[in-house]
Amino acid sequence: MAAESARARTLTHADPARVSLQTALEALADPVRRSILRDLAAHDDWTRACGTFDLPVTKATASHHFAVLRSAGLIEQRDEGARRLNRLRRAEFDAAFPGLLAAVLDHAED
Amino acid sequence: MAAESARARTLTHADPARVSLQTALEALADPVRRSILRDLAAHDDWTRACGTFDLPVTKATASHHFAVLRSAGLIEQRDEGARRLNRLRRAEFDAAFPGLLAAVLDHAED
DNA sequence: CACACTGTACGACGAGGATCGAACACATGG
DNA sequence: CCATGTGTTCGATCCTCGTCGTACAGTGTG
Repeated sequence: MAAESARARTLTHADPARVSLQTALEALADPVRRSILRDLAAHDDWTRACGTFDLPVTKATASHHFAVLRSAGLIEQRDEGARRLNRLRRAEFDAAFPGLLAAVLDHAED
Repeated sequence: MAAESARARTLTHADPARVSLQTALEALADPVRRSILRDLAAHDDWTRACGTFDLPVTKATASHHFAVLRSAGLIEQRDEGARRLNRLRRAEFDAAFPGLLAAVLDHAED
């Protein structure tokens, strides 16, 4: 009987393979979201909770950005107690959009 | 003496090397603009005038999109009589954003 | 010159999205 | 149980951007 927590029900992940290029590019075209992705790329999977990112926005806005990244198939999230841990879906996203993530994350500026 | 035509004065090209990743991604995150780029990629340089593209927008809007692509260092334009010819700046843009253009243009859908 | 054609400039409009504050849900530790 | 910490949701606001119609500027042709 499942017993998914009410919390987890808000966690809808998009399959990167079914994400449109439009959605992917829109998700990547925001500096706050790119900073989240860079941060994730620089750390091990499941080691960064949403609140541990140093972002120039309130937590409400940050929550919005995490949702957008989830909908674009760029990140995966998992609840660990009161915290929500994150993982960059590098391999899956690369399979759907070869070279795109590397082109964005490997860029020096921005 | 120069004698640049008044027409050509409206042609300000951005150097791809000085374009920010933000600007590049914003330019790429529009379906009409991507369709222009795909069209250019499929034809020889300087063979396509602005009016020869089959776009789902009016010419005023199309003109705006060409200006955005120019500002992002993605295309180069040259006046040929009454027409304005276009060229995809593939090499220069690739040097500034390695892999980005390929990732976008080589994608099947969109 | 008059006319057609190509493309830009300008002003206006509407939709979408980034942002915030406040309220809420859940987990955890005293 | 109460307080604290984490994160989401909701409504409101603001502002950018895509879009259009119209007017305009050059070019070329009859």
